[in-house]
Amino acid sequence: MPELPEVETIVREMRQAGLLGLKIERAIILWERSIANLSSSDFCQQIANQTIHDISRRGKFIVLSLTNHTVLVHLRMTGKFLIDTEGALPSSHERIRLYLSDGRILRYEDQRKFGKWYLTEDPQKILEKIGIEPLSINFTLNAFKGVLKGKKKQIKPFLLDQQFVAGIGNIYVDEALWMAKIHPLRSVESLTAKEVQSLHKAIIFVLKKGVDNIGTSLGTSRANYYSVSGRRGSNQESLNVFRCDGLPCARCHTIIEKIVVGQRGTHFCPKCQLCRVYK
DNA sequence: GTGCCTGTTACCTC
DNA sequence: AGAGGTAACAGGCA
Repeated sequence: MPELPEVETIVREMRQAGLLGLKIERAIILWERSIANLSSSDFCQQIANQTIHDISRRGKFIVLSLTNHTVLVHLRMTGKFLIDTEGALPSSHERIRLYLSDGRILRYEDQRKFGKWYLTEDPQKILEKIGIEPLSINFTLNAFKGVLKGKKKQIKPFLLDQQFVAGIGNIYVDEALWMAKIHPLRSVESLTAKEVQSLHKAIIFVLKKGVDNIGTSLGTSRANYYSVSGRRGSNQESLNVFRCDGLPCARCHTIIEKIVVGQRGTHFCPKCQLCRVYK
């Protein structure tokens, strides 16, 4: 679930909730391995009494800038944040809880336990490996061409690789490839200049639409909710291919197919995204 | 109950 | 460099 639009929504909601300027009075850890780079006792000791000076996003990382340190949170599959009142009992999948100076708590839940927190004085060491931000002004067509240059991977696994373009996950990659009419198995080097241009535009379009729609909330179980305020996004209502296999393509009415690419479920229109030459 | 699927990524081998 | 497998987990679903 949490790809760029969902993480962006979470960051915005945390700011709107008034977390900036609050002090983290103490932390409790309910699942040790949610902390990637420190022991729980070191984490709790170092985070205590630090003020939250900024909340931002880099790729799929949530960045909490504190007095001396930075917290980087990667939600992976099922991580989520909720704000509650002090005294609320730990919920079943709660892994980390921060007690804030205004009496509220920031609770971090993660059903599948894949999410990771990093508390560090040198966030660049982790963030510098991440590729270009697709919704920044730096993501020009020329910049995208530069990132693609010399690459021979299949386009879908390429776009999912965070070191090239940041923040794209399985949902938005399928949507962008559908919009640009590019088959997911095509190699990067096989793309024509026109296709690269369409893809560049499509990436920006689908991610912006995702942000505007407050993200994509699939399914109905609690594992799917993500928003800090408990709100669901609505982008799932305007997906064109992701989990649309068996349904007619919105453009040409051909039945959408599902295949596996790089071990990921992949949805595409066999007519719009037709290709005979992959390489 | 059984087996397969899932929004992510790190790490391994070929 | 690229491709493919596995692993970390829990739960939904047929």
